[in-house]
Amino acid sequence: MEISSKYSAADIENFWYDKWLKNDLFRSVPDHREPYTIVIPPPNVTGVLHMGHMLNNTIQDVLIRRARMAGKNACWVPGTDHASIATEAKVVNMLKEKGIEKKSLSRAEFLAYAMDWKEKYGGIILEQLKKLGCSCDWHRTRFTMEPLLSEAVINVFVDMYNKGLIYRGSRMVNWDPAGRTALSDEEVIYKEVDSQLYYVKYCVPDSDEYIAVATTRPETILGDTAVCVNPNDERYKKFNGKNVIVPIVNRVVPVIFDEYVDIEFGTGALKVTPAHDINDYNIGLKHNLEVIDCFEEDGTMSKKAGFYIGEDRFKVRKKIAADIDNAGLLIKIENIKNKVGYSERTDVVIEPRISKQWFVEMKKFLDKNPQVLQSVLNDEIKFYPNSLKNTYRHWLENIKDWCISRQLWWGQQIPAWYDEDGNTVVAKNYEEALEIYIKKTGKKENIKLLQDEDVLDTWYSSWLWPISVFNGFQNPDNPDIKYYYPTNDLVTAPEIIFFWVARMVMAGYEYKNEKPFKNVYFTGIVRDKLRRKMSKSLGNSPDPLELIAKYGADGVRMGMLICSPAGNDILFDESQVEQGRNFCNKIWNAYRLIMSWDIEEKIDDENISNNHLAFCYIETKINKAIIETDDCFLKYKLSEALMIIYKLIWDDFCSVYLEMIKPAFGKPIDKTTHEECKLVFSKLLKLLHPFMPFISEEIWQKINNINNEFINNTAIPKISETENIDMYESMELISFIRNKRNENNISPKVKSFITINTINTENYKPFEGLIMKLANTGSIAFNNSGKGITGLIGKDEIFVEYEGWQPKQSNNEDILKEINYLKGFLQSIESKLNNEKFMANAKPELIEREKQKKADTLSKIVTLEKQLN
RNA sequence: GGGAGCUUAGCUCAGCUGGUUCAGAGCACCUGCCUUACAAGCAGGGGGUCACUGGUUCGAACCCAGUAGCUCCCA
Repeated sequence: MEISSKYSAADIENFWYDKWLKNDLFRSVPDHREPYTIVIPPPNVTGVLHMGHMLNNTIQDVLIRRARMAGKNACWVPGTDHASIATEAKVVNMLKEKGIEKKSLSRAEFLAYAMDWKEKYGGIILEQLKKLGCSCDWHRTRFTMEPLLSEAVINVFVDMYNKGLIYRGSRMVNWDPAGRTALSDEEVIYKEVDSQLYYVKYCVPDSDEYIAVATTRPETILGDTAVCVNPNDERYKKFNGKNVIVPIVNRVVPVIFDEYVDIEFGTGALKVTPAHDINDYNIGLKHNLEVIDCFEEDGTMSKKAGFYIGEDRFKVRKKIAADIDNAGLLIKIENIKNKVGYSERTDVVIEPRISKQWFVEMKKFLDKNPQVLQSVLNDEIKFYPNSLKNTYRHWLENIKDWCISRQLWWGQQIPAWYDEDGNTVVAKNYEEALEIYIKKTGKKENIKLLQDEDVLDTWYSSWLWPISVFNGFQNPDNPDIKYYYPTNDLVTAPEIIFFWVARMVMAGYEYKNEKPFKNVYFTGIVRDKLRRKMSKSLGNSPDPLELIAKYGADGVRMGMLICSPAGNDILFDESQVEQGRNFCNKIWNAYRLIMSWDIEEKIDDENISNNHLAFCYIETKINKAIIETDDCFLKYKLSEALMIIYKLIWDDFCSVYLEMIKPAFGKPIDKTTHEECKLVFSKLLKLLHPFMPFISEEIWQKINNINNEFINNTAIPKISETENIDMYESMELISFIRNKRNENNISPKVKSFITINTINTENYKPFEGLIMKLANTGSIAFNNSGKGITGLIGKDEIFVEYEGWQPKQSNNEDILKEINYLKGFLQSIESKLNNEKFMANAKPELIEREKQKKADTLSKIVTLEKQLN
């Protein structure tokens, strides 16, 4: 049967993934073996695969497959998180298209729609991971809002409340007017933008005096309840005890004095809006100022604002500026750059807002769990790259309380109940809440308890993930949690270090008294060639599934990994994926070659012994690669390991070994050699398998006629005891002969004739047959007067002649150049040896080495000078 | 404003405790080849003042200080 010269990935990849699933290859249940566990950082249930996922999950799959082949019981737990803000936004939009307003629905009705939506469209990403080849245990797929996991979240909340680690308080929060919810500090992205600084007059009543105040947010003027200046500021001393009039609203407010105000900044006078700025809020508390909240939840002006009611804050910004100008109170407008907070989810400008929210008291939590920091600092939890330890420590040492309530419906509803007087009960459910309430208050009748409307932050679910996916909360002694926890590796992006990594460590110590994972591998961020982060909004990201269709999952995996050391951003370019595809093709053609040979039991002895030598040669190379890749995996240098395997296959196996054993056209190959060759190829495929699972499976199966076995269940190759072969000089000789051919335009078909003058004939003699084959050489003579092109390999003198070819001129010029270089080199050695301090300080071995170098160099120069004619 | 880190070939990056495995890899590039496994290929080749300046040292890509540029994180 004719095999195509082009590898086509799609059919093969689909075929094998199906087969793997049918054979339940990725299933893991506890047994006697050492466990190796990864929990997936759950992607957003509404999400679709993007380049970052591809990188991240490829790495996880490499680690898992490799662990499986190392004989461990490898378990990769997949799943998704419920992404409250993102999902709720999608569902609200979907409803809008149907003409349904969220407000018109009850909570239960809305959740029914949302759950329905999730069933239909959610979790697409998990199917996409299959296309990538991910070997997750799909039986274990979890979802952060499924009943068991939700129960865990609620229990943890109640527990933390009872331990005094959670409180409810009025605080300035980051308000997302599009999502209509509070966000945690981590969900706010600060961007530098062009803004205007408005200089506005605040006049003293019945006087010509005024204070100039600069603001970037003039719409908040409506909520001003004071103007504040520094008591040491001479310019404003005269305003002591006076009032000023807030423009537009004409509210009379006091001038207050506080050292907080920076004399140098702006006009040195600050308008104070306690409802809409955290610093102003604090000043307000101190000076007992009124708080006027002039915005609605959606960022429009509220009734309390008194003006522009119902209009959007940014429209009002322009309007109010104009109105102030008309009133003669606008001094000037200045263009400035400042940093403005945006919602990570909805990308609208965050509005600081006072509201009642639930918080985790982080300092207290960390005092209780000092291991959260210690375990990372002392490498009990290892970070790759190590440098992120600093970031981690810095964040923990400056930690702020974690706002965990969200004004949404999609998520776990906060298990807190309030009576009409605002008394709070926290319990797992209404019945328990009622019981506690009765006990606490002694009330028996007319009890009205209403549950908190809000839900918990999604991260408040995911921080429990490494425990909750194994049902470690409901049943702390179940076999799964005991076996799989703590997990081995967490693979995630550096931007998730606080959301995930730190908080998972916290949950681990609080609830298991044990770290959640041993190693954290931080991937880089996938960027385009211009170093811009790949994103939907920029439209600079290729569609991952199209890439897979075009280049194969193996090609894509290889392309992503080949240039992504831990923590380094990867600058993605399609040419890398092309390299991956080309590599597949190379392997495919090696397979074609091997399968095209006719096999004969017995062939002449000379070939057999040369072929066996070639076998030892490639085995030596493989042994070396095994040692190196083992080391790479220990250090999580995955791209380096892949590069070693890439070169091993392409250069050592294809370019050298296969050329060594390749029979002449139309001639058969002997059976032993063919068997050795398949053995070698199988080893290479096993080494490659974690990186490129599909093609390695396909070819391994084909060349070995496998039935119902899978390469991922075989053992990763170990060092073999084959005789070590060092062909360094011989390979150099082959290069030399080929090189001179190229320089002189001599066809590879022209035979070469070699003379070697050396005291180490054993560097060449055993390999004569191989040299003759690879360099098309007719004969090799030793220690004789030679002719032709001359050169050196180490200290050995080489002469090459080509059949029927006369050198046009001697290569004196090259030789002189070489002599010159060696003389310079000699000088540098001698200057060391003549240096008293060097001789006194350098290690003896080093001095010995230098002396040897000197002797070698001298001998090379002598040889070369003899060659001159 | 506070903190962390980076700067080595055209690009992406390796380079351990300072000393021939010390200037390296892959890609890109150049030259010659459609040599019956592979042009998604073969055989060769040329590219770097290791950001800059100074210091320590017998010796610096590596250690120290300063300068410049870049990136990230936090406020």
